Amino acid sequence: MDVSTRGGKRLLNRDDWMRAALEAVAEGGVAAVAVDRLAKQLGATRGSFYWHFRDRRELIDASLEKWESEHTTELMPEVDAIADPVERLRYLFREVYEQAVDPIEVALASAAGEPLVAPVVARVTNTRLAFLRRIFRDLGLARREAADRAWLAYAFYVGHHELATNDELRKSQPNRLDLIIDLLTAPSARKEMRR
Amino acid sequence: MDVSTRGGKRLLNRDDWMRAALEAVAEGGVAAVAVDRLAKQLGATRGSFYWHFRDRRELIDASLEKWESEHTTELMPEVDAIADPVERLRYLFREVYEQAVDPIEVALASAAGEPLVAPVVARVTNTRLAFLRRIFRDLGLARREAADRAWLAYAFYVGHHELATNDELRKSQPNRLDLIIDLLTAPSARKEMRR
DNA sequence: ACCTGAACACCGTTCAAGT
DNA sequence: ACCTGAACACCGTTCAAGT
Repeated sequence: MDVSTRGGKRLLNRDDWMRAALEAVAEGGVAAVAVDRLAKQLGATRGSFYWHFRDRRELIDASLEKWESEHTTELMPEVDAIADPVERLRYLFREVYEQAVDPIEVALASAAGEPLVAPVVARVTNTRLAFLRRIFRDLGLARREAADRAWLAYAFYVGHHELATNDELRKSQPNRLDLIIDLLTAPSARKEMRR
Repeated sequence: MDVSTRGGKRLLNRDDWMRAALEAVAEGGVAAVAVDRLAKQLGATRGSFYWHFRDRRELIDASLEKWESEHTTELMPEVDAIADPVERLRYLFREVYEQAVDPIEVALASAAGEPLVAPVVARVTNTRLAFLRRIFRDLGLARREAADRAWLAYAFYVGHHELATNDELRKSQPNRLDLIIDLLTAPSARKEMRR
């Protein structure tokens, strides 16, 4: 944390650039991370940027990793304390369904295919899938069925937010979570229908 | 279809530019539509482009509308012929689940929030939601429940493809559709569980 | 050790001038 | 009617030179 100065101005460090980059991601997605704009914003030249980072790619890489470590394992312990698996799922979904979602998260999800973003998304997703599998295992489902439902649940979560970024479509969005929780946690449905 | 020439070279029209633009979208998303690159590709100058289109925005707009009218109502009549609503849903999901998806579709879905893309996505999605609602209505569900399940089904579809663009994650993807169809078409689950 | 300033390539947009 | 070529602003990247 060396906060040196020169000629009155505070010298910049990697963290300053990364914070500015994450702000840009939140506002306009990864594409909005422009070295030139950040430099102007921070009162420096582009040349200065290249002292701290090899290139734009490294800035984005480092920024997303920073975000990941700060945001991915955040509410996990809290949720883990809920014993009933259905309630645990309900809590999790209410959390992400009703509240405003982290704009960085949305930006990353909708750029999951880009080579810069893919590894971050993969790591975060795997953590969450493991968490969901635990829930369905605790519900008494077989390993494979639990894995499949976890995928279904997470795919729904991702798609839901993808669709919700579109103002027009948000109107069609159901406002009760119960149905979703019910369906996801239903006993093996096909068998149910046969009785 | 005026195919004029001058000095040996065929003159370009709007359609030539739009085709090139859609190719670019398929390969690298909307961001890859660069007037400069397209011009080089087509053997023309950037200046020429601005004879046919007001700006880059209009090119993308027109291209996506062209794609929409060609791809959105394509297999609807064919699917509509299937009488059993569960089978209709199964057919629809198998179609999009197993086969390689149109890369333009994927590119658009993952840019659903961008102002240029949003209206197209909204129109296509609304058409498909209506179609899904029909299926659940035919299954005997009430209007509201049918609407909610349609949203669930479509959100899953979008999220599934979002996740599948990530090579790492595709491994966790379940390879049987049955579970998903079963859950989506299950009779009201909460009640089932209570008996 | 950290930054500036100039340079170059790429891209969006405009416009006078050419055919 | 359709296109070229030059111009300008924006952005990524490099590098010699400054403090």
